[in-house]
Amino acid sequence: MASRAGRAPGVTIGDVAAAAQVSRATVSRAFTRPQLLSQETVERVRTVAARLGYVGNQAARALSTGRFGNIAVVVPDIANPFFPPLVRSLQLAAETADLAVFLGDSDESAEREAKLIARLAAQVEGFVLASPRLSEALIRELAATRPVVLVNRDLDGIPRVLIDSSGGMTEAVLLLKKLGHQRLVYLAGPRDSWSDQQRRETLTQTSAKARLTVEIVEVGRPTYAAGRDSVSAVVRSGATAAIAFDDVVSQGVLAGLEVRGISVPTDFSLVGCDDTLAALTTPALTSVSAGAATAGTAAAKLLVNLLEATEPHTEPSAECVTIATHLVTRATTAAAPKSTP
Amino acid sequence: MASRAGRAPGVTIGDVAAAAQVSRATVSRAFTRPQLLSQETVERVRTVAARLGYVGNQAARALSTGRFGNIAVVVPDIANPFFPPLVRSLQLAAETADLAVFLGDSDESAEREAKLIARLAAQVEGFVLASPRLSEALIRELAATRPVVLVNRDLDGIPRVLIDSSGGMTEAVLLLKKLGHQRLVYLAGPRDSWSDQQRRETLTQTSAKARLTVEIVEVGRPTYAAGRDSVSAVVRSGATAAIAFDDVVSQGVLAGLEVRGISVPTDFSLVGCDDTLAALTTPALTSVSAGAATAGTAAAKLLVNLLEATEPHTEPSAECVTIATHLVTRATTAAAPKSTP
DNA sequence: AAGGCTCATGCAACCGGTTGCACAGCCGTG
DNA sequence: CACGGCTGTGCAACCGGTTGCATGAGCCTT
Repeated sequence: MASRAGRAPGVTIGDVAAAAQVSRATVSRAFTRPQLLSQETVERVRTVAARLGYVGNQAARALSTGRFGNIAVVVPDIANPFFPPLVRSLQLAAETADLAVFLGDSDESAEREAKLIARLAAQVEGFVLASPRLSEALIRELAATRPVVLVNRDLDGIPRVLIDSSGGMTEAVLLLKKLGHQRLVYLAGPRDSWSDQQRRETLTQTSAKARLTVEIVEVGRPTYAAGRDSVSAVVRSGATAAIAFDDVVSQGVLAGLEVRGISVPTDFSLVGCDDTLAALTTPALTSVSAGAATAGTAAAKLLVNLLEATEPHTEPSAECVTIATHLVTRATTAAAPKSTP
Repeated sequence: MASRAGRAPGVTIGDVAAAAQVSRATVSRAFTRPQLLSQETVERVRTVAARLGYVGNQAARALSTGRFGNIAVVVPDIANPFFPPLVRSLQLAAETADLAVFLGDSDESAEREAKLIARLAAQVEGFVLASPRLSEALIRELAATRPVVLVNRDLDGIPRVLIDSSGGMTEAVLLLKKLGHQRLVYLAGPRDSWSDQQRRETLTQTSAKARLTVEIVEVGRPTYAAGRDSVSAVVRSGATAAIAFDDVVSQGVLAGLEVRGISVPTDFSLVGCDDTLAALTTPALTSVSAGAATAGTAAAKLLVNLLEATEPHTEPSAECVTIATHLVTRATTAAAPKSTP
């Protein structure tokens, strides 16, 4: 039972070669280019390899091929319910392409994001940056080096998946208008967030067209607590309805309103975004759908295509996948209260 | 501007060596063992390296040292709100130890879990398996190969972090008893889950002691839909209170109860587990706290220690960190309704 | 029967770091 | 002045795969 020096768990290609009585090259080819070998040899080698429990050393492979078989997905906050479904579907899709997935959580910080990327760059073939907080320049720099797919960030020339909230957002404004609301509040998310910028813009433009006034309250980091704390500003604004950056903020707002005895939707209407928790609240939250899972799958596909196309024809293909949204009306929106004198 | 063949983005150790007029070995040592070199050389090499933008090739390094600087965390379902905080804190802790984190989502399948692990094993130094669905034998086999830390799985001899629900669970039973409930239902989660087994057991034992009857309703995969669909069984049981495997199931149950016009907590009391969404529901859910984030940090620390100790003294140190829980009483628990004849 | 072709396989170099060992230069000591 | 020790650096092998090229066997063709 005495074994080789050390206790390296690794069966190497050399071990397999010896056992199968072929050269190391043949073992390698049995896995990477079986067409080059005789049917019989391939089978024999594979059988022996399986018996010995051979698993190729990824590092060695990466060293000679330059390919790692890894990708990275970077998110600002995995604890934000928007991201888990995205990451999940991404990972499952990557799995079918035999890619392993690094996860980076930047904690909403551009700086940490940059560090993470630098750390991972050395061992991934491509990145999926979800809602990156990074500067455009840095993203472009990275994209010049290796395949990058963005989610919810709109940079021309870089493949991206955009969840276009404008559709659902517009519906929301129109609904509120129809319900008689005249003054809205937008509870804005992180400034670095493309989604926030898009929502902000759509909202102000649509409101202007609909002749509604909209005040913007900065919430900053989109958390439950931040949403709850923003309620005082909401109340001060005199608005009768609010649209929040996302559902997490909405939850906080719901809680804050309840504390103040403001009942939803009788006294106040609220619309969320992303539809991540929407059905789970009470009252059930009216929200703009998002389809994060779809985005994850799309991003993975985009990246896989990019990786595969990296050799054949050097066409960068800056594809842009857009995912449409719509308003899901539930129980937090109702007619505006009679105006108080 | 003509450059080297290909367009390898990589500045290699050779490039730095040439530019600094030293050997490759010296460059290597300037980073890994600066004590061996003269102060001056170290500085010169580092300066040159920085100027060239040298970043060590992780694969090559891994190949010669056998260290990858990567760990993997495997979860059954990242979309389950219990896991994101755990993964998040784990990743942040790993970052400080300069470890990159692979994420694997096994989709609640032991088989997929095994595949993921096999795929990742080749490039990680250690694993954190959160709520693994894998068989004990396979886990032990893996643990024999490399450092493994378990979360919510209790295997003797393997370092693990356990969120001990029994404390909170017992409190829950006692509270319900005090409120006059006599028949309980436990909405059980995945059978492969240690957490479920622990909760199941604690619950039956404590209930027996408290002279309460408890019926078990299998929910299977802990999802909102599954929780909602289990309500018919709950109603059929004739119980006046339920304890659910986790908060997600509880949410579903709340929804299902509402549909049937059963009001909580007047007609029925409900207790969740993990306290992941607890404050966010209406009525706010009474739940057993969990501290997933704490568990994530603890697991990371355990693994880091293990990795560092792997050489010095070969003491396996099968440490077991237990995180206590308690009941957080909110608004879904109240006195049992008058018994109907 | 000889030349040419194809197919299957081996040889050896290479990817980019790390590290044991050798060696050169310098110092201090006896 | 000779010698041992210490310090700083280079040489070259090695980690475990991959791959261009060479080789040899077998078969077909003319």
